[in-house]
Amino acid sequence: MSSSLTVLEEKLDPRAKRTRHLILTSFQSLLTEKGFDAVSIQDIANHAEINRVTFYAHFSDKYALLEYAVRKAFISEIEKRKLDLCNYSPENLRTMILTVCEFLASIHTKCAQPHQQFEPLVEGIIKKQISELLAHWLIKSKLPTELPATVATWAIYGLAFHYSQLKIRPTLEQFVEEAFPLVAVNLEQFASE
Amino acid sequence: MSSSLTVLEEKLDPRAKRTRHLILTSFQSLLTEKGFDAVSIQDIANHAEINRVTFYAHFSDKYALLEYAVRKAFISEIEKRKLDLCNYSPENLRTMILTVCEFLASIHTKCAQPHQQFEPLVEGIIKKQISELLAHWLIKSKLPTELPATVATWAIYGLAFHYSQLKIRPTLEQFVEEAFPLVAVNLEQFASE
DNA sequence: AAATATAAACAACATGTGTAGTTTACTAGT
DNA sequence: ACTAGTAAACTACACATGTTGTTTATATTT
Repeated sequence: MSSSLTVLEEKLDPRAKRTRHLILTSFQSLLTEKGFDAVSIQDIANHAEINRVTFYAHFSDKYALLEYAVRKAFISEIEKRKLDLCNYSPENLRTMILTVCEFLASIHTKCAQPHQQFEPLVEGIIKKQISELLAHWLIKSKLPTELPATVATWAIYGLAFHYSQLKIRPTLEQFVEEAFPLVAVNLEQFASE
Repeated sequence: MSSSLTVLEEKLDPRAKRTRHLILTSFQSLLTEKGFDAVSIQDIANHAEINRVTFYAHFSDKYALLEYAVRKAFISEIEKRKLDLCNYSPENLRTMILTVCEFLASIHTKCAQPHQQFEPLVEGIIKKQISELLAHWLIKSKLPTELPATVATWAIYGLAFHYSQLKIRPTLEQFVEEAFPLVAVNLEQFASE
């Protein structure tokens, strides 16, 4: 968890950096405007003012671009709160739940038309990050962590997703207050280590 | 939950029934052989010995077919164990966890190459069924059920998915013994109603 | 500044998906 | 048995995706 920069960003020629940035910002703009499903590679290329084929020098497909964009954004949120530099505690768990809720609510707002294949992909990306973070938090534990961490990962994501889909939302703080015990219950043993 | 037959299957002309059946069995066969991503609509049509365009009279796309196939199979498993005809109890919860584990393990075995876009779709389909079943089980409860049911849905699916991905698997019974308390802990209050 | 390396543009092409209209074959009703 | 309705085959087409090879433009090295 020490370095969030990917291979994608190391020692890049300035042209490639520029192009990648154009692709990313165009994608984000079109996502907001049209929704994931309606955005084509040609749309992205037009908006970024690059040749369509150039897209494939950077990303294998639209899904790879989504993964990159979402991961980058989420890791940024994790790092902003220093969640990657701490251990398990109820307070850190609460912050993580809150972060995921905020993130998903923001995605829900920003994406014009949630589509069948968009949300599951976002889920996969975020759950992987949550899972790695929990594994990191619990690394020193002498107790078996695998199943509790698995359940916690899915529960956190499930709750946050539920929150993001609510038509009438309670305040985030209120929601997290109710959600927290449902997750924390399976992680209690790790708080007293 | 009383009727699992969909609109798709009511008052169908025999030709359409035949064609649908051909599509479904061809799909299942190709899924096993090539994996979801590698199967094209033309492949399915060839295997089923129908015209490719005819496919679209029945399913909007490959994903719609997957949803139909997986839902049908899963509902069949639920009905086999009469899980749709009971209420919440720890024993029924245990059976549900076991059923989902078995189902996902079988999918994992049957599908030649799990692909990025396949598993998330399966997940969406199965979670929806779990969620509806839990809602049905807890319908008479006077306590708030929404968040505990949400967490339980995701936890059940998460555990079953985890089990299906294990390279070295414990026995299913053993796994369910360990998994059960992690799910049941949030549903205890409903068992004593 | 010139030479070399590399990213991006360009052109051409193959493949799969999805739509629309017409004709043929099968089913249901009389 | 005949008629009307409907499912499937057929044809043609548009569109998006992804690959390949060549040329042009930009960045780095000498």
